[in-house]
Amino acid sequence: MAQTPTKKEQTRARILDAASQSFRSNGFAGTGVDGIAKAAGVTSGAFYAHFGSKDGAFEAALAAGTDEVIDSIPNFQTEFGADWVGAFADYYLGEAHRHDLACGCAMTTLSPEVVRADPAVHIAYEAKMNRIVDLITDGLDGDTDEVRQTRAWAMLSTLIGGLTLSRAVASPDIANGIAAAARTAALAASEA
Amino acid sequence: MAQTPTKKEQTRARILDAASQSFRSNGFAGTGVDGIAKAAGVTSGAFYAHFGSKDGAFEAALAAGTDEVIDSIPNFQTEFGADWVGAFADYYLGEAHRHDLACGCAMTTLSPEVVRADPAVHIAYEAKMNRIVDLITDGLDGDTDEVRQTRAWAMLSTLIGGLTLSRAVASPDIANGIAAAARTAALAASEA
DNA sequence: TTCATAATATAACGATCACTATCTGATTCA
DNA sequence: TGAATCAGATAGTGATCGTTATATTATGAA
Repeated sequence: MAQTPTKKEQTRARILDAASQSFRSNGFAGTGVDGIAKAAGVTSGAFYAHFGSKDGAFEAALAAGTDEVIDSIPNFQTEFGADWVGAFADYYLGEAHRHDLACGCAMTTLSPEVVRADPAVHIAYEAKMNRIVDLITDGLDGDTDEVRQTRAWAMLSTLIGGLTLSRAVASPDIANGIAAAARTAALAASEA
Repeated sequence: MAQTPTKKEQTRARILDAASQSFRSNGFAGTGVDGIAKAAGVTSGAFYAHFGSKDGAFEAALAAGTDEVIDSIPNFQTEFGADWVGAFADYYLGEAHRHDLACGCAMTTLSPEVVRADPAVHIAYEAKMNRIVDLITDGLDGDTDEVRQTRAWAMLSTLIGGLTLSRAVASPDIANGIAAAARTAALAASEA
């Protein structure tokens, strides 16, 4: 099963993709349903048939975005071994990721939106973030699981904050400086 | 001069206050001009007489919000001396600040909005952030100014990311854990 | 008191918002 | 072939959006 996706599944995927990109780029309130539909090549009727509401699409986009992270972390860990945190930080704070808001990491772009969202969204977000932290924890050193989890949260905080700051400033030089500073600090946080 | 503020100045201050709170709580796109005016006890006519546009009010709110940080950092440094970073992190990641979005630090709430804003806003934001980093730099150890600035950016990244994450999760326990992890990492980043 | 001006209110503009009721066209199965 | 089902389109709802032109009120000088 789940071989070739049906036409309906393809349409849903296109809408979800467009929604994800717009929510990340423009935020929840800055995103319109018609805009999502148009970007997906459908009308709002199809949007509502698939997601029911704008909130519903946001929750789906949030789940999909965090799942991308969940999928990617083991890849970094297997590909780069003990140096995976450095490789991850390089990607996370790299120019390509900094300049690509629409397809960038959902943790950075959507977390501020989650802050404003319904309690149900907070709960769904927390579940995904716990999963992400557990995966990171598996790849860190540290005597106890608690210590490793603390390091994982610290590392994520630094990456997300650094990415946000570097995206907000105007000059590339300063953005590079912030990225480099956050990279070093994220690595240090992951090791102590 | 600048003794008792005139009525006009008081009105402007009330509108700016309402705008600042709404932009931080609801984001730029989630904020309406009429809502700002109503919260300030005026109508949209007064709003446009004072700020010209919604963008204009955002820029003013951003400037005012970052100025709050600029004013507060020297206070922390003189009041707490060598331990000022710890005190600042305590405040920044403390429960009170985490729960107060409307009056919380503009760096955390408005930076994601700046990312989406016009180039002019990026430039104004960068100028303010440079000032903030310079003030922090003055209160840090480190052989060269460049090292201290790097530490300042790293510390800010960790505080902002940690505050965002702790606000986005659902359970107070996890939020506390994130705050504690970010506090430790921010302190470490400020010292190395 | 009168007049000019500044500060704010009022009312409206077109555009867009999230959303829904209804319809069309294609597919599926009997 | 015919009926049923379903994906998606169409067209519209009232509400709210940012903004502006105009009207009204308050203020201060002469």
